[in-house]
Amino acid sequence: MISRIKGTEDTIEESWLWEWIEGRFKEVATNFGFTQIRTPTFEATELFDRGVGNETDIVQKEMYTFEDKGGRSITLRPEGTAPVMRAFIEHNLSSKGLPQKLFYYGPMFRYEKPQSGRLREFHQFGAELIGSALPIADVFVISMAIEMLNSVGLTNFKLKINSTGDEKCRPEYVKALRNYYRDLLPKLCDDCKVRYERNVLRLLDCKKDAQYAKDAPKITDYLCSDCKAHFETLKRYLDELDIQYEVDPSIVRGLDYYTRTVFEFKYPALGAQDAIGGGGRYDKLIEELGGSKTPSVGFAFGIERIILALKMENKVPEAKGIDVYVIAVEDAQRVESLKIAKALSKFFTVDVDIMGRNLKGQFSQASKENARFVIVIGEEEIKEGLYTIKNMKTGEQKRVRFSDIIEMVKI
RNA sequence: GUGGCUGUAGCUCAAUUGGUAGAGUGUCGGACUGUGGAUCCGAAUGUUGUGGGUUCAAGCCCCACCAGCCACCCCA
Repeated sequence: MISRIKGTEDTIEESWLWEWIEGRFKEVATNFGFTQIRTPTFEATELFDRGVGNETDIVQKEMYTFEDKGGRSITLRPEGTAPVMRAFIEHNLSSKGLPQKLFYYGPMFRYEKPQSGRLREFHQFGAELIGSALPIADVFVISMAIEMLNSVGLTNFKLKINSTGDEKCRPEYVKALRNYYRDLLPKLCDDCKVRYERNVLRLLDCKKDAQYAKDAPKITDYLCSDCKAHFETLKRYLDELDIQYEVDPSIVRGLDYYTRTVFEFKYPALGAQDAIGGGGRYDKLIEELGGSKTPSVGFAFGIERIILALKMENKVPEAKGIDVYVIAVEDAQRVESLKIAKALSKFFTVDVDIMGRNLKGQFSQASKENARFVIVIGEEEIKEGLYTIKNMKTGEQKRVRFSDIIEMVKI
């Protein structure tokens, strides 16, 4: 037997749930004026090297990279923002006016050790608001994200925010952090010794050395006046919109392109993989990829984790059954039942037996498919030109004309 | 990538100190030749994750691999 690749999933009985979530998210995004962008699932490796950042874990150890037959280095996209910005630049979308509001949906790939809520192929729904440097843009995007979560019934999530500064103040902060950790270096875990060299910010969210992070210098004390003003305004707007949040200095996010605002939606009940979504501002990404300076902000949700959270909250809606099941009493009425089913399929979801089951078997099947109504077609029905319709919930049943069937099922 | 736990029917799980697999549920059929979800009866289904090894004998012990889960790492 050939089985699926480690860290991937087949979605069979739950396809409807996926479609439902995608539908709700698309609806909210569309109502907020976003339109969909579809980019390839693979890109030139260089895009992520430069976009996501060479020193990040994603680029260092998680990318699905291979050489194609033309000798090009290809990478299965590990995230959605860099590809969207590539497309934004490539199609000169800024010429169409700013802001550009784009959402995307699709599979992402990261070579990691799988766990529940962490797959090698997973799905993200993301949105990018391109062109505004104002804190109001951050709040716009955050409130849309919250609307999305609410639209599928999720409420027990926490919004955590932080500011990572910009190219002016972050180096100052990094310097201060280095100073602080220099003397502690021998006491730190091996990973942190590497982080000290590569990316000091990451020291802050190490779980083993959390004791030292407590007294470490805080980024918020080192923000330059512009970044500080941005952060303060953001918080004030959130307050005014009654959006609950928590400032969490340990949120630095694993992608290099973030500047100023970063945020995460946490769902603590999920355990170690508790981020159901995250995002932030990336004011320098577009110019780093060769475009002109265009400040932007965006976020992405992980669909698998949203589904886990929904299940945990018991918020998964009931799967809908079919509207009508058409039953033939005897073989002689099978063609007629198919004709009726075909006619009804123009209006409703409908099924008919093709397994040669007897009457009872067909009724069982109708129950199993959660049919709201059953149409019974036997010798008598054909003789009278009236069809028996049974409401499967109430058990009520009567003989009606075809046009009445449509009226009854419609309700 | 590191460490720990696990792997038996479609699903959830049994199987004394090693003695070549069983229940519930689901599926199918019948009780019930024009009526489902209830009840009763019956039937089918496994190379015990894969491959080696130890043993007279392995679901059980040992090794390797594969997969899942948990933690780390990191994130969605």
